[in-house]
Amino acid sequence: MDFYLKLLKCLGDQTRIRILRLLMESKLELCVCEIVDSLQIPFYSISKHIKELKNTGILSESRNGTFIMYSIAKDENEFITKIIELIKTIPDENFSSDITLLKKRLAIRENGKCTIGLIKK
Amino acid sequence: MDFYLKLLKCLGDQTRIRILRLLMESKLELCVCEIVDSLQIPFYSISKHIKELKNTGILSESRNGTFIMYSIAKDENEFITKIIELIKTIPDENFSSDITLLKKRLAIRENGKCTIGLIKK
DNA sequence: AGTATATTTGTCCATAAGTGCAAATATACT
DNA sequence: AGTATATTTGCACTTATGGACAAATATACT
Repeated sequence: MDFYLKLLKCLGDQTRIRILRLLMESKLELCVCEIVDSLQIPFYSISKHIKELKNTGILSESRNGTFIMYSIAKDENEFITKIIELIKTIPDENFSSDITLLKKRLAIRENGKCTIGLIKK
Repeated sequence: MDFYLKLLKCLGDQTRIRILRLLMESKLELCVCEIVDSLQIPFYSISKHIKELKNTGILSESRNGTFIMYSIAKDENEFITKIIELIKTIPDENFSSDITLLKKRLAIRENGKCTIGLIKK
């Protein structure tokens, strides 16, 4: 039950849902600073939430220099697949600001890669 | 986002998952004492968890004398439907004891109705 | 080696959430 | 009205969780 419960507990936080949904919508690997700028939440907070998500197996990680890129794990099991489906049914309007900021942020990429950290303020 | 988040938070507790799964498996309305005897968890604790579940709209309630019967709400919306699907994918083995005790407890019903309170101890 | 940047982690604090017990409520029955 | 039973609720206690800040780590570059 541990695996299932840890995952379900992870879903009970708005920031983590926003992170998951952002990764789902973008369909790209995103680095922490891109997520921070999209969600407008402190980097250390994003980092900790990502850590928890990662611990459940729902996220994949890869490194690009100092940038660590996260995405939804592709080798999902059935439970994780259904969680993704579940999160998809939350209406877009709850994430429209996040998506807008993500698009702005992604426009800064060079050759499809993140090359700059936080642009906030 | 409130509706979705409240529901997701509700899923992050083992007792609540067990209650939901028990109601899903039984396909019957169950009274609190039947749930208590199946899960072997104090009645006041079950009652409080049911209250939270009820607050999200995932449970229906009806009264039969002093017994209050709970079931999964049938007029589910898409989100709730997907939650049910999600919980179904958790392997049976995690709930086998609950189901066994429920069957024993349901055998005591008379004319399909609960007529006795807690039989524990 | 030293600096810069992206990210993680440790600690402290406030608040949320679950548990246990006792008391309160609601209904039925005599 | 008084009793019995099923369920809820209020309160005190403990533990889990998220937020803020500082410090630590990891990588790249010169």
